[in-house]
Amino acid sequence: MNRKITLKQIAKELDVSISTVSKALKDSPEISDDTKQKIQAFAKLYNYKPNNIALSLKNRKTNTIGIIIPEIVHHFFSKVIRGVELVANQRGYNVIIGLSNESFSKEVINMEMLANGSIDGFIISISKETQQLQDYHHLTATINQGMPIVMFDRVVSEIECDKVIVNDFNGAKNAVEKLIENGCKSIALITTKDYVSVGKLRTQGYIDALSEHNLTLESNLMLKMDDTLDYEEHLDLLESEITQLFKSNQKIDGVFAVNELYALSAMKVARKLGLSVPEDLQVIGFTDGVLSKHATPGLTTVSQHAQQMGEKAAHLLIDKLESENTDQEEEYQTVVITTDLVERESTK
Amino acid sequence: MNRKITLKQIAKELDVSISTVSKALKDSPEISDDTKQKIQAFAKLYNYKPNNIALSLKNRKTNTIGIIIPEIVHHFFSKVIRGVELVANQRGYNVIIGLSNESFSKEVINMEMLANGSIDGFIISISKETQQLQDYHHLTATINQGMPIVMFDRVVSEIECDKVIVNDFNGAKNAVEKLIENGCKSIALITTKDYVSVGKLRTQGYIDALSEHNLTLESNLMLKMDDTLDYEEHLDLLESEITQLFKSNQKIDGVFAVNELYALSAMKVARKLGLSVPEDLQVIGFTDGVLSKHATPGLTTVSQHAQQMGEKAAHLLIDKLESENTDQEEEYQTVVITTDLVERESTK
DNA sequence: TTTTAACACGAAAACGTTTTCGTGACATAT
DNA sequence: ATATGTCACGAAAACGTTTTCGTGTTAAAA
Repeated sequence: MNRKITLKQIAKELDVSISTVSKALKDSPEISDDTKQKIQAFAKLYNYKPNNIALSLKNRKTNTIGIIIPEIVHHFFSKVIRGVELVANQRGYNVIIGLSNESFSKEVINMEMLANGSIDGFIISISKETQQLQDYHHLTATINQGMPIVMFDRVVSEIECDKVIVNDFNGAKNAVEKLIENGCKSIALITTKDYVSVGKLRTQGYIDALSEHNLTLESNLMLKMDDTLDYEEHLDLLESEITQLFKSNQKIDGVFAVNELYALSAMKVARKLGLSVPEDLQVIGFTDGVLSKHATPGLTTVSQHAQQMGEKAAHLLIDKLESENTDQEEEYQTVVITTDLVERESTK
Repeated sequence: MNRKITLKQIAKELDVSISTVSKALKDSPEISDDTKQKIQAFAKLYNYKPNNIALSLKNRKTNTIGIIIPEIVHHFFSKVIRGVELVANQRGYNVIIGLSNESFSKEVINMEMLANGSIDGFIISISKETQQLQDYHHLTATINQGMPIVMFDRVVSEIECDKVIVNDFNGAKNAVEKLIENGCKSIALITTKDYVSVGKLRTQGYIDALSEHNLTLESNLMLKMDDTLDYEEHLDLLESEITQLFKSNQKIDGVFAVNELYALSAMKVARKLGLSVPEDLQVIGFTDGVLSKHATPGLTTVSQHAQQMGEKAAHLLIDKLESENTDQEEEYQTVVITTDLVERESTK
């Protein structure tokens, strides 16, 4: 077992000082060519690599960014991570993940665990519970310590930091308008309770689209699900509620759902009730998921470009980290990623 | 901006030595109660938390584990990560991720980047390219440095380390036997080329099941896809090959696919060809994914218990890390996670 | 021959901890 | 009055780097 070699060991072995070794390995002009050659050869032979931890301590910079997300088994979030990791790697950073599991306390603990020197900055999408409690002290505390944060997707306007969001409002509005163009007269909405920021915005997009096209807004066409539970867990409840919705509003000919699973459930229920998609009922979802692509019929969705969000968030964070020396007036930007409507078979 | 406070600053502020502060915060009996109270109060006020990097350097232990996977936008791998993160957090560890993106060189670079002190040990599932090249020097080098590795899913027998695998052979065999029990007489296999270890094992399970039940093995019923490309990318090719398979073997009444997408494609093609599932054709896939659950009809699959694999891998690694002091003879174990057949609507 | 400058290297501090060991002050025992 | 012991704390080393500054040696310039 050849444990990693250190400068000190090389120095001892070659009978020079640690400083000399360090300089030689950096090709410093201070060191004679002879000595450099000798040291570099030795270092190569023993596969010397500087210890990251020591470097981090010395430089007060870990070159690691932390990403805190509510859930990883989720197409959207894993795509964001992929984007973050991609950019981080390109720019010489590592990525450390923390899962809040939609819990406020786990989010706080995770952040505190990482904020003590392990990372240089955060990329975070806050948990539903945090959104509900509206307690953001962990975020402000972190920012106050001089550690930059980039929020994405689920952001909160009170917090001053860089943000990457999707144009939820417009994406939803466009989707609903598409349904209207396609001839839908009675469009249902399946959404979450209002405390989920993105759900709220998408709902607003639905409302605006209807009103702009002079369609009356009927509250019994709007199904607001309690999103505290995990999707999968309340699938049965979801389906029965949708069944109820369809049965009591037979004229429904279009559905806009704020996420993939809601849309899929709508299609499933429709099939059960003998409605064919898209002939009798057109459905549009909101997501970046695989389910939409492989569903039958393929689900038309508003694509969020999750990976792009991750990439952008990583760039913003690293830019901030690397400009930090220049103590200019802090300026935060909010980048809006535009959505696309991916048309598949669930719309005409 | 209140930058994090250090022991040194507290010491200076309270006019005591650094050692005294450190001891006081650890409630050492060496320090008088008066002094302790004073220091602890001050530390609490300024929210002192020890710097992780400094601790890591001092203890030569980072309490961080690295996980290297080929891809994160993948239900199986993200579930594994969830399992790893869960256990790691419980046991006081952080998780840092590296994506190889199925590339050998990215896998090597990622590992080298982390092996220089950033982490205490690895959990890894190697890339397809690594499997093809059969070049494992980065793994052996890491192990030689005294850094423990736990391999999961895609393991290689030549490397001596702890492993967590799924019983691919048995899982596949059981699946095929299920098809046989259900009356299938002509069962097709959709698999990958043999260098993918798990694909090979699952193929073997298929072969064994057939032979044990006296069904003749027909090579033209076995479709071996080139798995170098990303699934999504060669979807068209996949579908045309499957179409070919079905057209030239009209007697096929069962399909066993070694992953989710292959199985779904089989169902899709079947539908196009006017075959109804499960009446004319029964299909079983292999995976832990969401697609199977939400497909129509629901896909019967061999479940891999990905999260459990992640949990087990994390436990194995941390156990090894925390017993490392006792320099007993190295003993490695291979944990086999048993698969379950999840029956849905694609089988009778 | 003396001064100056270039050269090649080493000592030491610093990053933030923990921990071992040493020591001065005081109280108790002889 | 001296020896012994306890108490409460500080100095310093160590983890592995980088970097500034100092210094001894040699060669060139005066």
